[in-house]
Amino acid sequence: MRIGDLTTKNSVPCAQCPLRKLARFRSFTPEQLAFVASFKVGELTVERGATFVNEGSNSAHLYTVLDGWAFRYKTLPDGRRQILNYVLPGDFIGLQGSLMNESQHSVEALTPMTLCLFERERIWELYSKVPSLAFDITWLAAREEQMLDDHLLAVGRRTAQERVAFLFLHLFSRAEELGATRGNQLRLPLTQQHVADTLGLSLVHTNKTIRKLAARGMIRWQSGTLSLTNRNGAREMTNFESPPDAVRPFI
Amino acid sequence: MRIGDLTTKNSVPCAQCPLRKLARFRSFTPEQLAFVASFKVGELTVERGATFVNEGSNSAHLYTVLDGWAFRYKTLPDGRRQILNYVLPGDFIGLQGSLMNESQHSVEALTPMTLCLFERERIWELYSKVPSLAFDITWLAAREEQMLDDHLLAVGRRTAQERVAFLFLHLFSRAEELGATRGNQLRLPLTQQHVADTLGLSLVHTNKTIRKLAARGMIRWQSGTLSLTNRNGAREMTNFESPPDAVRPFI
DNA sequence: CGACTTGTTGATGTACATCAAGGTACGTGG
DNA sequence: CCACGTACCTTGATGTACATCAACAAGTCG
Repeated sequence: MRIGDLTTKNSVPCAQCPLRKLARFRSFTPEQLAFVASFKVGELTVERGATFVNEGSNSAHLYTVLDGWAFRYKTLPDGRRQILNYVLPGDFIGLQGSLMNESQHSVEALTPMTLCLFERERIWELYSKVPSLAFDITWLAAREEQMLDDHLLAVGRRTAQERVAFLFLHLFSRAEELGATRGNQLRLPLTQQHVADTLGLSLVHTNKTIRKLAARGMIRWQSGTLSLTNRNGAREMTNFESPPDAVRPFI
Repeated sequence: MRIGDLTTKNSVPCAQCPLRKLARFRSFTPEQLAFVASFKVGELTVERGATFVNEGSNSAHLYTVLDGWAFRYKTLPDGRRQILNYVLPGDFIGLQGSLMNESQHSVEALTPMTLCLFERERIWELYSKVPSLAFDITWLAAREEQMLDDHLLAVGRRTAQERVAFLFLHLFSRAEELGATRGNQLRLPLTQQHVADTLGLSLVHTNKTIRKLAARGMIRWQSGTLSLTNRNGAREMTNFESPPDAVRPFI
């Protein structure tokens, strides 16, 4: 359960970045590619369970997820934990820390991860030299804000069943964008405790809620695989809308 | 309860913007000032109670608040409402709508407001010509994200009393930055229904919770004025930290 | 003045948390 | 192979924080 060393060898060249090949991500101009390639310091591998960004720490780095899942969270002194959002391949980590000098949340890996590490000091250079990438960063920040808005609505005003259905639809549609689903199935590297801490519920009540959704034929979640057995039904009960499929930037 | 007409006369010239005079806001370079002044199309006045940004509408404009308070919110089809955040002078409105073409939330005025209106089409020009302003926009987006993180933690994991205390501390410290407080007092243009919809509570329970906090000597809230009669006590019970007083951009 | 909004309080109901116990699967070391 | 520990899931009993319902008081506005 640790954070690996910085790797520069074996590092994926940005020109061959596997994420770029996904339909959802827009392609780079030569100028953008050149900057990003020079911006990337190396790669970092993180073991499952490792917390690689710490609330209150100021040594904030700037990452992009090449592979693996993680979650952002905050805790209260007595241990209560709130998961804020999940971090999937193509997502940006550490913007807050880079702009405000100190991260107000932590990030923990749900699976083994590979991160692209960037020089935080050069972010200003990015803004002045490659405005199109600066624009992309803002786009990603606005998208994160939208997800938080939806999440807040769910936790504040939805019932337990609606919340769980909403979370599953949300994660499923994000994984789908990345080609990580098969039919109505998805490997979910979460425990019910994660779901509980995401939705503001207790562990036990989360369990009972999941069972109820399963009994209603909405979902099935066994041995790490989630099946949306009635995706439309779940959509209806939560008014879930997939995000508009705008072409999405990466970095 | 309506949205006023666009005004260009009587408009405050950006060089004399009253917000700039506040210690908290950084000052403009001549270049920044020139761009912002040309970026500003005019001013808009909005009456109290008017919803001037609509969830799902695509005619998203780009505003900055010159004066007045508002709140961002989302609703479910059956009427449940979640207030996402409050919008105070110096805040940016409509970034999501400008980048994503469609706003996923609504904004309603809590008081009469004056907004500076910008040309949304020229935001790209801003990014390419004045990167320092682009950086500021990202800063504001990251700050909004931080507030949402805190809010989510409160709604998901705090008790009712902690939530109310947290909200009051939050609003008080934001108003304080703007010089809108007097001692431990603040004019709050909210009803208890707003507090309830912010914190994921019912109206009645919100009322009882406020009474309990008042009975404990933490706060007083009478005829529109909030007094933090024991700010340190409230801080302790919520672990509230004022944001680091970084110099803050405006636009 | 009545109509309406906002705040307040008590009675009752329920969704959720907490507590307690046990079950299954999977690992480890002997 | 078994004994043991641990992580995760499941279920029932009980407790409580919160929602809902109802009624009324006080202030505001036409």
